[in-house]
Amino acid sequence: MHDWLAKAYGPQHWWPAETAFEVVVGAYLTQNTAWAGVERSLANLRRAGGLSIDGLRALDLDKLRELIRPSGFYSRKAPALKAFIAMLDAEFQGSLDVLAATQTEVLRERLLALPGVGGETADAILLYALGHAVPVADEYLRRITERHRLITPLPRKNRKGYEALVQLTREAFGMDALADRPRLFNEFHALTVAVGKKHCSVIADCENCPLAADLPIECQD
DNA sequence: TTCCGGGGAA
DNA sequence: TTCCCTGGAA
Repeated sequence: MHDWLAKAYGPQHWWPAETAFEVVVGAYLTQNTAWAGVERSLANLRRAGGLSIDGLRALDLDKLRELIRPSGFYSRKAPALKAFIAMLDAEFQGSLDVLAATQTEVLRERLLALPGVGGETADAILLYALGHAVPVADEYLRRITERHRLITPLPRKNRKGYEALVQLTREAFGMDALADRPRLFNEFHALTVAVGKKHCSVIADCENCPLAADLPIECQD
């Protein structure tokens, strides 16, 4: 699937951001939110100097909430971002480099313990902001793999279902050979989002989908 | 299961 | 107007 998608869509250049911290902020803001809204919020933050660790720390909660309003769920995302900074200050010397030096599994559990961070956000931060080689799963991947009969239908929203998708991705790519290559997981998730937006939304649109050849026979007409 | 939510698209 | 978006938590 990765190869078909790569051939159809080309390099995705993820994650679009100037700094690692901007990736972290974007990962929070994009939760169940269209990227266009995230870009508005990021522009607001940039203008207010809030796209650096020191800058975001200096913003009071009400101001932060107002700045990220365009990307929705601001009453939850604003305190969640503050909690990330608080963790960084208290446990990692306020440094993303120190955070990134933490062992992957330990780091993942620490991120998951944060308010407003579930599996997808934790893995997006690990992969795209901190450079750890972990797969990122999401609702698109769940739909794609379910519709292509690569998984049995999973409970939609719980950790078990998410972990099953991550595990499926790991096995598909071959964990050992790729342990030192975040690049493939990076590209695959980006491609998943691309094909998901075009063809595998709530309503499946399989015509001209790069993955159409892999559809189960009963779905082809 | 339901809520959080603005904003773009249908 | 309604639907949906690179989810998470009560």
